Amino acid sequence: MPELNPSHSREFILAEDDVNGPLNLEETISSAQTTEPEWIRNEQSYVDVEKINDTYVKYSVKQNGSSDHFTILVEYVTPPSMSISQTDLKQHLEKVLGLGDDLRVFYETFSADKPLSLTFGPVRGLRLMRGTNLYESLICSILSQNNSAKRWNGIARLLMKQYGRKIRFPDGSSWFLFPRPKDIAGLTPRELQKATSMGYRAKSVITVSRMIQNKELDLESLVNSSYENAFENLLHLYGVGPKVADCFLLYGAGQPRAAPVDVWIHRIANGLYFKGRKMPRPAIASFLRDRFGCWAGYAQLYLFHYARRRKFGTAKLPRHVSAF
DNA sequence: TCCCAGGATCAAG
DNA sequence: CTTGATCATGGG
Repeated sequence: MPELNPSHSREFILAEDDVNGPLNLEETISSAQTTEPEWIRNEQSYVDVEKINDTYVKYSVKQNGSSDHFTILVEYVTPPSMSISQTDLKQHLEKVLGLGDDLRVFYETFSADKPLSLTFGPVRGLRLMRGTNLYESLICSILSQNNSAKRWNGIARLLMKQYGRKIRFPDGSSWFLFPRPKDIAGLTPRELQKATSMGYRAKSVITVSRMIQNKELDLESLVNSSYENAFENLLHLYGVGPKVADCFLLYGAGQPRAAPVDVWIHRIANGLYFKGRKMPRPAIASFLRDRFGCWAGYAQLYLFHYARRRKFGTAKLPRHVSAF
């Protein structure tokens, strides 16, 4: 990714020292959250392109300093015929990076909650990211099933390159947008598999795309109902089970009570809260919702990220993980 | 070669 | 209502 050319770009300071508590941009961006493809790393900053108010914006976000004393610097460009106000871009970034979530309250509320509070130090400043495109969030969640974060990200990038619209920016760079439902709806599973190597997930991706294209499925209205209702309706979609539904509801739809239970959370929660007994995944999910309420998504993120971080550190922890 | 990756589906018991 | 095989695919 080329640097943003200063002659075409603008910049501003997004935040300093406090955004409802600390912020660790690097942990946040590179924590494999299933909202959308991970931002592109460029030196010390992270680059992404989004459609905001019908304007394509390429932005680069950089954190100087520590999680508690910092400056967040934003540099951005739009195509020549477009423009966006700093206020709108700031609002967008605050949502996407979860800067509205008051981490001080989260840490304070569960400061005495033993296993969870152990993660507060190591992962301090980690925030829950939110997607801004429901279709993109749902597809990415589907791609993540039985897949590594690195690999589903690669598949998503291929999907963008093959079927997304190409946008050019005045700094000389270009970017492929995430495809729309109608860009995918006409493909056969075999075509999609060959182009992206997404494997058996192609059938699900195409099915969902066609349902949206045919107006059999309206994600906006689905999301605008209760958590329970939305969850139930999502399970009817082919290739969407409990974990994918919760990922979509948490990261895509911003339902903070959703707590996706993947293999990691399953193992961790069984070890931490059920003395090694293997509880079924739905039981873990409702346990997390009951225990952590509107912070369930955050609790899940912190437990997940802390345990994962340990795995990729010194010791490999196969099978029965004892990360705590 | 087998196992795993931020799982879901289907058939059998 | 539970359990186990199967599903594509790339990396360790």
